[in-house]
Amino acid sequence: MGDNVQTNSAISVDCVIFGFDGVNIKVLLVRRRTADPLYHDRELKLPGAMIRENETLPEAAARVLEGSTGLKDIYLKQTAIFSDPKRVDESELDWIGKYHGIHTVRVVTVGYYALVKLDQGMINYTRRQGAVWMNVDDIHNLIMDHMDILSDALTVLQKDILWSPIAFKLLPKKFTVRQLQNLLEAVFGIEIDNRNFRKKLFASGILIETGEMEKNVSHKPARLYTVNKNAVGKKKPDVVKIFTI
Amino acid sequence: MGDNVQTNSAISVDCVIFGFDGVNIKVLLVRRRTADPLYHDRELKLPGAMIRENETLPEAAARVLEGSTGLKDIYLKQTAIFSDPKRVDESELDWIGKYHGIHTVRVVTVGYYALVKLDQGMINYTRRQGAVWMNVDDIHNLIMDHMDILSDALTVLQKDILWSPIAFKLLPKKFTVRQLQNLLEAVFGIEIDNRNFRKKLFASGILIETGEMEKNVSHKPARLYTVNKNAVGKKKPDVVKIFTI
DNA sequence: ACAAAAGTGTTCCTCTTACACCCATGA
DNA sequence: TCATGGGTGTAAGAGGAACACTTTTGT
Repeated sequence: MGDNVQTNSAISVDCVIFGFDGVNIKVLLVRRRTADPLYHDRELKLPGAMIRENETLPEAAARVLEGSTGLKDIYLKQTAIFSDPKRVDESELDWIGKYHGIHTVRVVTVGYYALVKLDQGMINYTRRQGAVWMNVDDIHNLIMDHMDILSDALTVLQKDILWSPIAFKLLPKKFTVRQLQNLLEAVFGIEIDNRNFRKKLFASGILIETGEMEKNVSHKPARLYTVNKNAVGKKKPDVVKIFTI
Repeated sequence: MGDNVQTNSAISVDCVIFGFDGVNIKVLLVRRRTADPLYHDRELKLPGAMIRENETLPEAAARVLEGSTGLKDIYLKQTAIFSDPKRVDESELDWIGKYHGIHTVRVVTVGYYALVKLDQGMINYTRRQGAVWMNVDDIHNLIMDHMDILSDALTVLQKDILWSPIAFKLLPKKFTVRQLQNLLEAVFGIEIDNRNFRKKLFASGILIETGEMEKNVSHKPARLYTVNKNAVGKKKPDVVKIFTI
């Protein structure tokens, strides 16, 4: 023992930032930046960063998130670690060496996912950063193993979303039942019976009527609701199902 | 960017190896070994190791598992990463420096859990290694943050065990319905109605009768079953519930 | 004979599912 | 007035929960 031990791993975090536009699940992607503008341009990736000294991984992920979206105190969940010694190939290490100024034979990355409210302010902010919100179904090519990190995050989101009240983090503060239904349909790629969904949803006590209605829609306006955080808190999170679909 | 980046993290894996003795869930613990026998003796920890160059994390975890139990090809699942820069304090780093011969300001560890069949051969093997199987409920003090790693692994096991057929990895090849029930009761700390449990279990088609019976028990001998791997494989794992309790 | 665990059915009730029409609004 | 999505109830079936006695073995 004591031999052969790896001590110069670099550790990074990569964030899968999910948003919901009312119909589709979107993911925030950035283009790889480089010191040499002729080198490796145009390639899409997940926002990420190397961890700093005296920084925990959640802190690093929060830093990435704030850099991409301007938001603090956002829900962030670790998904998995990607540790294949070959996950970053020679040319990638070369890029990392040039861009980050560090030399390492290996980069281990930790995946996180975040859920953000995709309002107009957010879209404007991220556009100014040069980042893009893409439909999750339309993303096919990302650098390195970022597709794996994305797929993994989506799988974890599917597991989580029925068991803790995180769905509401993707919706505006006041939302309609249909928005929530569309969200779950998008996450799982299924259709949900609207009448049965409403029945179970209202029975669960998780929604509070605001008394307000949608405005400027060319159909019967829907009621707006907020989350009843008490209803959720009293049941043990992650043990009791929040939604039944 | 490029500043302040941590490049000399050491990465380790720590394995929570679960076994089941028919009544209780057990975890394999080892004592901290040290170059200086007067220094830091007697302290219990999870089996773990630093990762080596050109080794993935799952490979490192498999190596730890083989070292502790002699087993290869065992189910291993990543739980979480523990990255607090302070998780390993000065005296711990000192010990790591002495024992592993490496110097680092930080050790990030990745938790894994494994499920093994706790037969007499296994107990003998681990005893020869100086390792101990403790009831999970009786474990209160482990070094560093190993209690956190253990708690986390148990939580993940609870989430997994109803949704994929991993429970059978803790049981002998041929087992009784009661053993399976005891296992689930132990994992969740609940009581299960035996008649209802049998009804659902047999309806699921997951068990195959071997035609054999228990022997040398001072009561009506129970039938022995094996797993019907086909019944499981056809449903999507992790999407369909394996057990309902 | 006795102790100890195996094995077995029924009833009640809750939850899930399938399904179709009228309503309120903006254009 | 038309197009669009909002909002509502019922009936049939499946699945979950509660519950007690007989059987088989070793001692």
